[in-house]
Amino acid sequence: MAAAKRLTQRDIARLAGVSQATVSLVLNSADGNDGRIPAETRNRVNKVIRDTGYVADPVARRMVKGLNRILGVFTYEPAFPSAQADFFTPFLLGIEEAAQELGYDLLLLTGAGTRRKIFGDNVRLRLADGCIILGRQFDPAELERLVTGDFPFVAVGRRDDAGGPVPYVGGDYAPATSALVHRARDLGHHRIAYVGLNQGAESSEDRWQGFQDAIGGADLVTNINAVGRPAAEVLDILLAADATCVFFTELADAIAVEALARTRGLSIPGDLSIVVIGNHIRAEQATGTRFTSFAIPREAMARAATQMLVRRVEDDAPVEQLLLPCEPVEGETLGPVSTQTIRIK
Amino acid sequence: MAAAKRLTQRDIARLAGVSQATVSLVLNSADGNDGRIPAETRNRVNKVIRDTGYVADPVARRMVKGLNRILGVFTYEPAFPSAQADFFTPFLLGIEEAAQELGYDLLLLTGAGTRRKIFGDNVRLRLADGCIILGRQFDPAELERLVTGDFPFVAVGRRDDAGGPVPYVGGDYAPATSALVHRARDLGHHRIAYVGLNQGAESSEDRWQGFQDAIGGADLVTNINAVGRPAAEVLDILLAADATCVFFTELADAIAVEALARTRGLSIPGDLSIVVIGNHIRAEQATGTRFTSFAIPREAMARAATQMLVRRVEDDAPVEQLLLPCEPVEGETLGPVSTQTIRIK
DNA sequence: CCGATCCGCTAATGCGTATTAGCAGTTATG
DNA sequence: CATAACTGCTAATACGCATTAGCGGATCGG
Repeated sequence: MAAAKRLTQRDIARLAGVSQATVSLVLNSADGNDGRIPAETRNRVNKVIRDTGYVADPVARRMVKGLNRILGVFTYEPAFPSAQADFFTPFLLGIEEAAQELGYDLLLLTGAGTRRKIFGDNVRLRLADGCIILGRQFDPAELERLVTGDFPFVAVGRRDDAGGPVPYVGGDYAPATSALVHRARDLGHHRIAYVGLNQGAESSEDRWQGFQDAIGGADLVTNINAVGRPAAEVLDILLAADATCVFFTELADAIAVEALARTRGLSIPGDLSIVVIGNHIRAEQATGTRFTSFAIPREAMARAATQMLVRRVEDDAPVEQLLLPCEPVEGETLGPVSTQTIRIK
Repeated sequence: MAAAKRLTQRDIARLAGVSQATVSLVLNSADGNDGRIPAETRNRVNKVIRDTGYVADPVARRMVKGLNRILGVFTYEPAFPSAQADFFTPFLLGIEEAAQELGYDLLLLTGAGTRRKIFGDNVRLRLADGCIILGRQFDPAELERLVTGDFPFVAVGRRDDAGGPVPYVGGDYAPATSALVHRARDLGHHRIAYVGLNQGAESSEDRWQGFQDAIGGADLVTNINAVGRPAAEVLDILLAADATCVFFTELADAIAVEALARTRGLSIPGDLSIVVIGNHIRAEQATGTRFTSFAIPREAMARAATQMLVRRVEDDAPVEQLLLPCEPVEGETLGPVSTQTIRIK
């Protein structure tokens, strides 16, 4: 089993009694279109190929052709480790589906060690014809380099310009958030709180923007600009502010606060309405509570991004930017303001 | 943006006033080990490289080196689609972790259309240095071709010989199953049922083998050699056979039967003990019941398989076959035989 | 019967890199 | 002072394939 040397076209040629060029021609002229190679020879060569199980080395092929039918997938955070699994899985699902339909394979870039950078010493990325970039936070410098470079890529998630427009497919968070705010106001909520970052990642800014667009300034009673804070702290602040409805950007925060609120005897949404701005589908299943929210079409985003990337790779299509609508999720945590709510501070 | 021609070493060489070979030497001689290139020249070349942002084309690199630091991952079933996601995710997680540690990227083969075959017209697989094969069912012919071929691969899950020993990393289901049977017998169970396939895939056979090894022939009261049968049918058969304990190979079947049994007023494990032979970790979280079972170390299997594959790729290591132990999971569905059980048929 | 055309195939070349042999100039060695 | 050894670099080559130019023979047209 000592690494039997790989078969090459030269080997096939020798076995079939022809030249390497002929083998290549047989392989590449779609079944008699040229007519240059007569059926007899073609069959002889094909037989040898079948018998030996020869396949052309895609690397050498790529050397001369330029394309590989491989799409790179770069994630700033490791793709699978459990903490992130739920976040990335739907994206990968969509990418895989679309790639399969389009006849592409996927090159998953694992990132060298801890520091995940696209431009490292080993830019193995270039083996792919183009790449999809996933991740909440992008290194702006790298993004700019990508934008100004000639390597086709598409980001999943909206991105601000970085030395030029960034091709992306994102979720349209702002109007989806606005819709939820309107819904809350229609239900009588006038003391609304916001818990989550409102700057940094584009996705955070979009949510915040949509929130601001829809809410009257007087209605925002408190704004906890953080994620992952202890539920007790958050809940205390909300109660102190007399909020009747709270918007969370992070599902995890919402879950924690909701659980705590219930143990304290508050009813949801009777005493406090909760809205989550964007959901993880999986998480919904795990917890008992179905939060009022909007659905982020992760799979569709990934599919669209993949298709967009292929357009860029194959047709050198211009930069596109696409935001997919996020459908509202009814849920059971947003209700009308209770008029007889009595709170004991 | 009309595909600006890529920089090559020749371009760098011209800019730095040296030859292409010198550029390559600067890039590949680990920082002055050779001493052949003086610092002055080295710096000049490096400056040009930095200024231009040049990176070596990995394809050309691979042409000459032979290795790619890419591992293929072939799944007979599509890897991500939701039905399979829970099955494949832990494997992918482990593979990704190990690959990252070892400095390899992952090539996910999407398989052409519905028929997933390793040897198709387009065996882009060869781009990888080796590959990992996932899936419950293998095409024996393809497996044999892999075994007799020269392309390094490792299967996840034990495989019978196919024209030679198959390198694999599997879960050691037989002894783990035996242990559970012994545990059931120690608790007084002498009327045990088995629900699940006992042939076909190796994993099924191993479970069945372990079951048979540990059980006295007289104790197996019924054997439903099927999966996915309606819970009512299965439960009726179990009750008719007076089983006090039932082993399921499929968690889904166990869940269905357990739920039905409870609605019929049976207590688990009071009236009927349930054992699941091998668990999906995720599924455990989703359902309320924690089944007595053993843990399949999917992630560890995938890691080990990846490491084994790299050994084969880099050191041309001989075929190894490795079975990882499956730790028992206590759960709450296996209890002592109730002596006062009264059953009304 | 000779030039033109076509057929079936092959030699040669290039893709971008790594690597080896080796050249010219300099320094050390006997 | 001649030879050897070393230094700093370059020309040449190979990797496996796709592609082009073109060669020898056969067929055709006139």
